[in-house]
Amino acid sequence: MRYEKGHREQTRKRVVSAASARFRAQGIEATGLASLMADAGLTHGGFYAHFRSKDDLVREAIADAQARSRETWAKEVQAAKTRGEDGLEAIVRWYLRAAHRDRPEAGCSVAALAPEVARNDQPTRDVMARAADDLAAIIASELPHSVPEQRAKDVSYAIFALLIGTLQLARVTTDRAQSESILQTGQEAALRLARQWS
Amino acid sequence: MRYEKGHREQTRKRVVSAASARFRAQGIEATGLASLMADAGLTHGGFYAHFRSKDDLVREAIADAQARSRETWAKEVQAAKTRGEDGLEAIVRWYLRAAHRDRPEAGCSVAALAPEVARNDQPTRDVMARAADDLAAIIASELPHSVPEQRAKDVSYAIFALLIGTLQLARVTTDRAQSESILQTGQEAALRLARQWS
DNA sequence: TGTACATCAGTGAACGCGCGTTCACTGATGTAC
DNA sequence: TGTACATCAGTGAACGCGCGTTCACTGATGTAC
Repeated sequence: MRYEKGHREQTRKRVVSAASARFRAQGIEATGLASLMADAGLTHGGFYAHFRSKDDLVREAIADAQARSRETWAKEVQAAKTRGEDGLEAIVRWYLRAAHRDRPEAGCSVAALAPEVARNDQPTRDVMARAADDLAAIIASELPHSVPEQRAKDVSYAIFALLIGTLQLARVTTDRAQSESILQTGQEAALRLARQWS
Repeated sequence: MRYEKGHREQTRKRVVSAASARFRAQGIEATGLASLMADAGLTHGGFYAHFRSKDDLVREAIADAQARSRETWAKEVQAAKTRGEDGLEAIVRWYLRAAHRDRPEAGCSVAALAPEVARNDQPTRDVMARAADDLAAIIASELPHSVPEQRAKDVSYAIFALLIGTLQLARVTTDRAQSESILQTGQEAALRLARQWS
């Protein structure tokens, strides 16, 4: 082979990773394939050797961002429990912190892209719906065991909705102090919702 | 004059109105000026007789959608109180209903455009931040008077964040039953948040 | 061991298209004389 | 009352540009003989 084994797969991963960052940072529509491929150190022509269309990449990129989010959430929960702290509180504080607000390219793709993806076709929406379901499931698993399963699922969706809405409002506001305050109150509200509903 | 008095202003309003609907339905970046002007019954060339740039129109369109939202919210509160019902509950149920989920073009511009606007320049973000502040103020005014002013403002932002997050998740999900359930639980959560925090 | 050929990830020119923006022009009507 | 001119909202061709997608080609290396 002209390239070492696994080279192709490695390149593909690089493109997906670059795409998932750029989509979250600038939006899907606003990100051109040429600049995306340049991010991965390639020229735009090679794109179709890896993906069938931009839409195909969009789905992969959202799924990829989601996989990383899930890992991070799990790690945060794990770390909190090791310290003898509450898993849900760790998620909420981690999610609604200034660094997450300021670096959308490395953050939650649901918060960054939900309205744009909602306008997309069913397969793409399904990928994001699964991502949301996934993260909600982690929240649900951190609610007290006394909460019935279906109820926990519903509640976890409400908490997740609060998280993404809060992050978005914090990102829109140009007033720094107000933005901090939004994050702060969002954390409180999410935890209250979890505790009260349990 | 070649056109009756007020004709120009009327045309301008028609364009702003068409823009605010299209932006909410398809996103700002995805909406071209030519198709926008066609919506208003004009050709694209005339655009710059009314606006300095697309960005200029974007700000006007968001502000326009906001003004309508505020009116609608106020009307819903008014109607509820006439019926002897709770103003906040009326807002929450009105906001998180299926018709709002299904008609983004006539709905809340914050829920439809927050992430995209967050990537925009400061003046545009400020217009939307003011819109959010406006709607949060209506929520705050419907919280019990026992809540201190600053606290009411913070809480109202959390409730508004829950509303936009819930609407977005309900719009992403392709599973109809799940979408209804998300709206339902979102209503409950918003009301619990308001009651508990008061 | 040396040569001819096959492989295929990546290149870069080209496609038709729609974008935001500019601008010389139109044409209906009001005003001046 | 009739004619010449001014006004200006709206027209439509044109601009340079970047978009997603296609495709003939390159060139480094593995395989066959």
